[in-house]
Amino acid sequence: MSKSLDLNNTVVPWMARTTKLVGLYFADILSQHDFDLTREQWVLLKWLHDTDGQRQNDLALITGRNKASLTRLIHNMERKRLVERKVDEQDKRSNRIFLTEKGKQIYQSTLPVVFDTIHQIQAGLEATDIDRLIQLLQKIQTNISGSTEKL
Amino acid sequence: MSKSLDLNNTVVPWMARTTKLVGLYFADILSQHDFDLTREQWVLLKWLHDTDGQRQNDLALITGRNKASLTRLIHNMERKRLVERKVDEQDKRSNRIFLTEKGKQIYQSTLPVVFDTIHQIQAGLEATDIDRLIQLLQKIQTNISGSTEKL
DNA sequence: AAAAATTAGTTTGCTATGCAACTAAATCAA
DNA sequence: TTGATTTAGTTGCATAGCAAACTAATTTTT
Repeated sequence: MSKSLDLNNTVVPWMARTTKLVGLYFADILSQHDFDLTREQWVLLKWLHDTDGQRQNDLALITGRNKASLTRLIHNMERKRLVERKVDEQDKRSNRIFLTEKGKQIYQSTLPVVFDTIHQIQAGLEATDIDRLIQLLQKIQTNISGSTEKL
Repeated sequence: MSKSLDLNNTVVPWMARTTKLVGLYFADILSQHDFDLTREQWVLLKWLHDTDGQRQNDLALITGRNKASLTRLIHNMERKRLVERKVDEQDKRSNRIFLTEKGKQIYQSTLPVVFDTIHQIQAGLEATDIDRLIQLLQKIQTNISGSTEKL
């Protein structure tokens, strides 16, 4: 049974390729509009816009990356004056991460472009298609979380 | 209209996160089974297994990566004696990439684990769900290709 | 209160990725 | 046939990723 599985008709490679294409496309859009931002930096801007002042560790968790990666991402964004680290006075091991004014402005200025891009990407998909797609992706995520027993 | 779009209920972040989780899970599986392979290396092994002896440039295209990335990926895999470069005598600018015996063996030995993993990931999804999911992903891909006009 | 264990963040080492500039080979033009 | 252009692959530079080792602060034990 396993031996007859055609890996190419499996969800994983399609997801991987689509995600990659979307990522390249988005990076392209950002640079075409002269936003000096990587995709990852944009995503972090968005998280901070939604929930500012998070601890670095929690940010790593919710953004789904290793804390070492986040250290450098924040470092690079701090150099660009997009975000600020502030030591938490309650627990001096923690940093709280905040958007700067510049960060807020830049994030806002990307939004029209981002909305357009999302619409382009989802063009021709009905709302029900999108819901279904998200459901299936969620199912896959729980399948994995179940296997890794991390949750 | 754009202003009311909730980015979090959009396909992109779900795809991105799911792909990331799948990637981490797969990397984990590989290392748990003591395969000295990165995900990317495994994927390239698979491509070569399916179509051995490709030119580097074509491999870059079909695997969806930059030719510089491929240069280095192949370099690392050559160090591990998984693949071999052979200059194409017809066109000495080109390298043909081949699996070594070791590469073939290792690829074969990963298959049972890979099949299992795929089954785990897709557990609870009907064949029709999987087809639907792939269709939607394809639609997204063509949306992007249409926008970039690269095809 | 002092010692041990845990937690937050950083640093180091390695892989992978993309872009841009470059070299060498092949093809096209004059 | 030689000069210009295109093509294949490599190299340099920068970002990002993870894991493991490490530092400093906090909490738990004893």
